[in-house]
Amino acid sequence: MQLSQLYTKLLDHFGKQGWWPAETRFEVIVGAMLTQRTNWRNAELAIKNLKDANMLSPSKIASADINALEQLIRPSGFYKQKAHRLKTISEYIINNNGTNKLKKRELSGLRKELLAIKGIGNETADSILLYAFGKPVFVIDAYTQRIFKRAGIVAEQTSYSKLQKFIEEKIKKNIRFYKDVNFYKEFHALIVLLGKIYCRSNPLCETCPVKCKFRKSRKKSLLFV
DNA sequence: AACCAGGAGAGAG
DNA sequence: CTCTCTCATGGT
Repeated sequence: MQLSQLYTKLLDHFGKQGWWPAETRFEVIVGAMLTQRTNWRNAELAIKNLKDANMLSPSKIASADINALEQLIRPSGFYKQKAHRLKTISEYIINNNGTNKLKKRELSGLRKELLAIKGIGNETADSILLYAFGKPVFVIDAYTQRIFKRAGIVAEQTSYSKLQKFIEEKIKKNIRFYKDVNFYKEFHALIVLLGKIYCRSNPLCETCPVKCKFRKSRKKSLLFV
């Protein structure tokens, strides 16, 4: 299956997602951090607590009492590390004169700086770049790896950066609107949606709208294929 | 490279 | 109610 076919199929089936309805860039960044190794529902609970406590700004978090911050974000799990990481990121944003200034920065330099922050790995960095700063990057996650492999877009799973490079090259060659950030946003959102609904168990896999070549697989669990 | 860092929710009993 | 399973990334 071609990359563009997959996108078309997903878009036809699910429609536009309009992902990450956050009120501010900072909220997107906080969400990206808090959803690490936790489902979005729990991350949302933590964000709501921060909002209700009027704490959802870099300066508030940077100056917050660490124990209070921990309690607010507790629903997202790993709250001690995450509280510390939120402070680190908030300080980084403050030192760089805010998220609007950061948005103006060039992609690869900004990406390197984000990755240098403890608590930001590839996926979180790219989620922030795409959804908070509107940079055209293709976010890779576990669903992406799995779906692309099953759809035959890639042969085997590789490292994050190799797969990303491969996909981004393909996009530039084959997708007409590759400069449109919304394409990257929508594609990733659609992949996650598909993964959540259809790629978790065998019965569901068989009813998947993307009729990939592993559709009729008889394995007990396809979760880690 | 294998392992560890919680908490929430759902399902079984 | 308690036990067990699922969810899902980054640092070491």
